[in-house]
Amino acid sequence: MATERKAVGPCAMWPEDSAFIREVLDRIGDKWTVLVLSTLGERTLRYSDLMASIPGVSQRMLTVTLKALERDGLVERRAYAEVPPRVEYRVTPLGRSLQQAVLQLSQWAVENHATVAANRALHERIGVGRAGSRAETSASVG
Amino acid sequence: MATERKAVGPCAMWPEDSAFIREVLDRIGDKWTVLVLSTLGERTLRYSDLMASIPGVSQRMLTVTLKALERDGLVERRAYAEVPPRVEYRVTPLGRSLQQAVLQLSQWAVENHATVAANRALHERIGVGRAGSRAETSASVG
DNA sequence: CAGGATCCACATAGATACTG
DNA sequence: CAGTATCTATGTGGATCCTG
Repeated sequence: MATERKAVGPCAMWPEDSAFIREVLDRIGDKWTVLVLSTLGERTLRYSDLMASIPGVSQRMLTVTLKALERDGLVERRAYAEVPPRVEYRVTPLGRSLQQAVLQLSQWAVENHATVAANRALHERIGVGRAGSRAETSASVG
Repeated sequence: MATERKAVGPCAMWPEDSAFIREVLDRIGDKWTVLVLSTLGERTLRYSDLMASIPGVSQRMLTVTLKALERDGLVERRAYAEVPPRVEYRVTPLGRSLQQAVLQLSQWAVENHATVAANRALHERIGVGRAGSRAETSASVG
């Protein structure tokens, strides 16, 4: 391992934790989980509040997302036996730690989305495969 | 952060950057992007190396993922006009910054996957809806 | 008010076969 | 070797209707 970096092992960043990160991405990679988490923030909101605060979400998707979050202990659901019913949701400490982790990604997004967009535009203009003399490489900004 | 805030606005963590984070999650939330990124690490690998290093990936999925990564300037593709053909891939500086951001999530995954699994098991054992006296709340470890 | 149930549409992924 | 093309399967999300 000392000389050159070949070896073609499974990973360079993590040894075998790839499965864990896949699980997390499967959980938060869906359309609404992060949005619900961020909308909740540190507040306590009702189901109808979330519906109103998250544009485009359907009842089904909000319910599904909340149940998944609750199941994993990321969000706490508190139902009051009143009439009309009242159900409040808030992010648990565990969920808040996830919010923090996601925040890194969010910061990357804010900082680099313009660059990504520029690269995408470049590739559309150039076309993906222009041959050069011997080795062909696509241009990119960044 | 000083007093209290309700207001039920769009977000508590980010004001209107939710769209950016959604875009990033759409990009890396798929099945192979992060795996390719992590497999590449800081190395330069050929297509066949990646195929061999990423268990379960199909040619199509690897190609699709690599083209998307290249398009966004996260991975650089270098093709040599030789016979037999040789194509090498490496993560760009921009891509490496994304790797760093993803690493936060990876660390969260490693640290908390057991807790999440425990919560999940709890909910299966308890069942999701046991009513208490007045307010019903699900148990969770965290 | 806060969901549960059902049906449907679409995007994504996988298998397979073929090619420059 | 390094892809492309095509087809199919499955999961994910959305709309709608119904209920405690």
